[in-house]
Amino acid sequence: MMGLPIYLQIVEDIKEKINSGELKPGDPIYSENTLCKNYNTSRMTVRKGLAILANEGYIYSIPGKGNFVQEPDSSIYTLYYDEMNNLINSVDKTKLLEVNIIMPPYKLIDSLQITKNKKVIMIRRLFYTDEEPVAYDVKYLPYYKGMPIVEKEIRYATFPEMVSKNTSLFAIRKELVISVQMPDEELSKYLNIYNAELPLMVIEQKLYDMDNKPMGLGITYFRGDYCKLYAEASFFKDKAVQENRNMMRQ
Amino acid sequence: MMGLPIYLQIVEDIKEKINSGELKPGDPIYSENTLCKNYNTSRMTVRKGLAILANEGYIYSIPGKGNFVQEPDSSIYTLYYDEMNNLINSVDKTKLLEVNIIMPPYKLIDSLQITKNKKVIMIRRLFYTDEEPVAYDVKYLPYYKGMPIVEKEIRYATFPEMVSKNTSLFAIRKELVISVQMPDEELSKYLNIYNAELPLMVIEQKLYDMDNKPMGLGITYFRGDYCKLYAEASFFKDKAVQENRNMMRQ
DNA sequence: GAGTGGTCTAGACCACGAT
DNA sequence: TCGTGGTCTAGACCACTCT
Repeated sequence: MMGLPIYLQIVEDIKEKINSGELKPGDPIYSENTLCKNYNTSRMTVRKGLAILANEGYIYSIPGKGNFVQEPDSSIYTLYYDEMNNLINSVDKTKLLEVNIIMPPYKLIDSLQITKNKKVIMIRRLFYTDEEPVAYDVKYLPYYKGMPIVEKEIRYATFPEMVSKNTSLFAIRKELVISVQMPDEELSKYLNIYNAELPLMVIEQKLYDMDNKPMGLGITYFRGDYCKLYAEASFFKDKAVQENRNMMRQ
Repeated sequence: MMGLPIYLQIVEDIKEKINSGELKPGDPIYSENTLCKNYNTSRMTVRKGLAILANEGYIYSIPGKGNFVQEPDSSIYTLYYDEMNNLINSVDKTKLLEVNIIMPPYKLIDSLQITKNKKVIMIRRLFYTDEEPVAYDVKYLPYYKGMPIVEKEIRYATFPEMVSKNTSLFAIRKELVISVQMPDEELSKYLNIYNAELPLMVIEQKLYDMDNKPMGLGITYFRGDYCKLYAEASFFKDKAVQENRNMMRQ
């Protein structure tokens, strides 16, 4: 464990104290000047370590007072979601049911924040795995010049990809709402559901631009037996140390 | 916009270039020395800005080569999940159905990585909202000394809280698997489901300690009409700038 | 006034990549 | 060899909190 840069030693030592419970949420950390003396190093180096701890959610600082152990937020997870791939399934084929420019129905005017005369692109697709339909997918995008209405551009595109023809992916905010419902007649038909006992995982996706104006609404209805989502949370990934180890291994 | 520290000006300027599409994934950033000259500042200040950009996923650096615009990972979201609260519902009462120390059934031996003689605490609860049952919840924890088997400690505790009696919350890794299913007879009874058309949102929660040893398995079966999950993703939260504005406002 | 964190400087040495 | 990023120093000034 020697050979670690000083700032990472500080990170590790303080993490160890927090993980072991020696330091509890709300407790003060040694002051920066004290840490300088303890590690016989300069303040910038100490601060680099503390910045990492703050960034990973371990500590926070109050100017004029000190650094303190953060209360961990146990309700935040990292969710991995890709329309075409989930824990138990990968879409290997899609079928374009419809691409149309429509006048927005009442519901859309509201959720896309547009006027009733603004044209909207509607895209309806079916996703397949091994020739089985696994999801039904509808997307609505306010129509702007240069929008993709070319079939081959749309066919295999995920929602962010469709929108990013015009906008940098960095400039998009995305929202997901995950719910459960039973298929109606139409969905049952599309998804080959003859058995009334098969529920759907419904994922609503909304994209916004940097000014928080809606750029698109998508709803994907997955057959329940083809959709499992995965999320995780952990404080002790030790990204910095991990990377350092990787670098030193080479 | 003046009054921003130099390192945040650098962050903002480069973000603007990336968000607008002027800089695309893979493109090199000005070298650190060039930025020093451009902003008439020292290298540590430039590097502080670049560190923020790297941390927020905008750029990455290759030692000896330079800093480059990162390809954004569009399949990562932040999910907010708390057993007792979701988008459309808050649990206001719980009922303890059973707390027992059991010998693990076959399935648990595997997923908790224990021997068949290791005792396991089983906790079964019902969650209520407005006197209506909204979720059925089972948890399994390998039994160690000091484990909570006192009713009042368990009653309103979320899963991480149960485990954190012994361990710092920081030292826990959590995994969620979200799926959909129909209720069986037992679940229908517990959740007052007389209508066969009501599916369940099933959330499996697994906790691990720092050595990746399982510390607990929990499964929560939500009535579909009482559970919606929310997740979001955005690059341009501008946490640092936001905080700076807040500080300057005061 | 003493201590704290926030910002910043003007250097330094290193390992690495390109040439 | 020269430019790059990674680490680090020994100071500085500021605004803030505490007493």
